[in-house]
Amino acid sequence: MSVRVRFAPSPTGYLHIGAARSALFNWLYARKTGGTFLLRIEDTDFQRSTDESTRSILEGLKWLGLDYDEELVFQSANADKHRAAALRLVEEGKAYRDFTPKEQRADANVKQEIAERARHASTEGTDHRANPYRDLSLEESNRRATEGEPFAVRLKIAREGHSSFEDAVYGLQERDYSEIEDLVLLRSDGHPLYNLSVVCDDIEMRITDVVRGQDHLTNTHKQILIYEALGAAIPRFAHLPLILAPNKAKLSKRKHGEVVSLTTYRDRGFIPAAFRNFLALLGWSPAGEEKEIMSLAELTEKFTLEGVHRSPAVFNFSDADPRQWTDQKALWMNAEYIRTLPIEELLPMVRAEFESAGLWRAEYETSKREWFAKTIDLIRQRFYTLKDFSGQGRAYFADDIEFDDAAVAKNLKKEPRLKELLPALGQRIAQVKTFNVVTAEETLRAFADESSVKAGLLINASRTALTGQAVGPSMFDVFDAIGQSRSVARLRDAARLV
RNA sequence: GGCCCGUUCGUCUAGGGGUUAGGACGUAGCCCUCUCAAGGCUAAAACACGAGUUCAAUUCUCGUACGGGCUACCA
Repeated sequence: MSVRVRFAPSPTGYLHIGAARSALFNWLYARKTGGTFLLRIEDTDFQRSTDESTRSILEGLKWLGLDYDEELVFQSANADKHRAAALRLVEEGKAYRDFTPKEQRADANVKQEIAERARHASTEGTDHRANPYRDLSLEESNRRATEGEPFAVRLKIAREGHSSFEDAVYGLQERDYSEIEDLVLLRSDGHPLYNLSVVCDDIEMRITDVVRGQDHLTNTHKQILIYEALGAAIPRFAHLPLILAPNKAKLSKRKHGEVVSLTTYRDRGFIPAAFRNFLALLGWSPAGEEKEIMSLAELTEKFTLEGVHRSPAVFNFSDADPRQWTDQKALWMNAEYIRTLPIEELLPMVRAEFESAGLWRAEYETSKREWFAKTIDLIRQRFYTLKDFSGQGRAYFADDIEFDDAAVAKNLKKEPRLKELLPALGQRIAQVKTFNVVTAEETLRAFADESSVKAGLLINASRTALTGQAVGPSMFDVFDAIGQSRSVARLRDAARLV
């Protein structure tokens, strides 16, 4: 039977990078095995689900290049089927109506409550099967339900035995039934609960392999019990190690902010292939492979569930240091992609960046196309994100240069003679007949000799005069890229900064 | 509290009964050089701890510690 996997996010916020990685691994596994990759939006929590989140998830997957097969499924559309399944289990005696009035529970301190309740239970000794309605006759149960008494539906867990499954990543997993309480399938308001919905939908979508975060590992036993009650085939499971924050806690929106959102990476100038590559290597590594830069095709070819790790991975970043706003390796990988991508693939991304920065000009695709490609190719060597093209790279495409104070101090203000030398150099350059990398160098060096100054002085001063910065490509390439007339104008203008 | 999972340089990781414990990011230094990168070379940097098995344990087993997850009429 061919592999069918799914990515099933809940649309309660942006796409979390951990979720994005789950999607990626599912996708890779599907493509690797020639299987099918499905997408299901788990929007059953109508309080928190938003259309905007759904849109953001779809955009995120598209950005990462993860296309899904078949129709998108919205879990909320199947609520009736989930309800019917639960009621069917009641009829079959595999589940029962619990008429205990619903407890009020404040979401904020659930974890604490659970711990307290558990502590209590362990001192008194609990019986998960002690529910008084567990053995109510079906007739009585039906009668009370017909009379309109509210009830939740609970799955009847056997008193003896244990469940087990072989996780493709974590190995054999066993859990005694005594540790599992009769879990609620349907709320008293008729709303189907997560574990039921997931199982029903996975059955209906004919999912063969459930690949998801490790946070679901222990709940899997409950889901298996639901599969069994429903008489459905149990899929294979593979749980993925969690991605942790530097403080070793689960990465979360509330605590760690935008660094966990996939859209942040898009908005801050990441190349999809680079971020995808980075994500793939977080919690997975290809067998006997030292190369880390891998295309989607290579990742697909190398991907195996056996290569998935069991220990969690720390996503390393620092709130204190803006240069480390995200993992340094991700940043390095993005830079690597920026300088090695075929220029034709990079250009559209730069264009998008320029359009949003207001730097785009139509002639970059027509009369100045060649110049544009050459200039981008020149400056990309030392850039980390696409943002750098409109930031540090601005001087090549606009005339309102921003001068870096440190650069001005270092390259212009230190030598008073530059006040005369710069315009004079400009004058000299203006006279060059054929201005290019070679003649720019000849002119500058000759002028330096005549003026009895080191070429380096003029080179560095020119760099700041022309680009506003202290760092950049070889200066003669810069002259060539910026062109004769603009170079002359900027050299003259820079005298005021000396 | 109970159950489950994990632990190799700061981080991502390779490896696996005998290795100088390998690579990548980051850090430092050198080379190159008109600056900064890139590139090349080099350096510092790790098997959580304790027992057991064994001629030999970082690797296998068991404990301990630490970290994480789950435990809800949330998803």
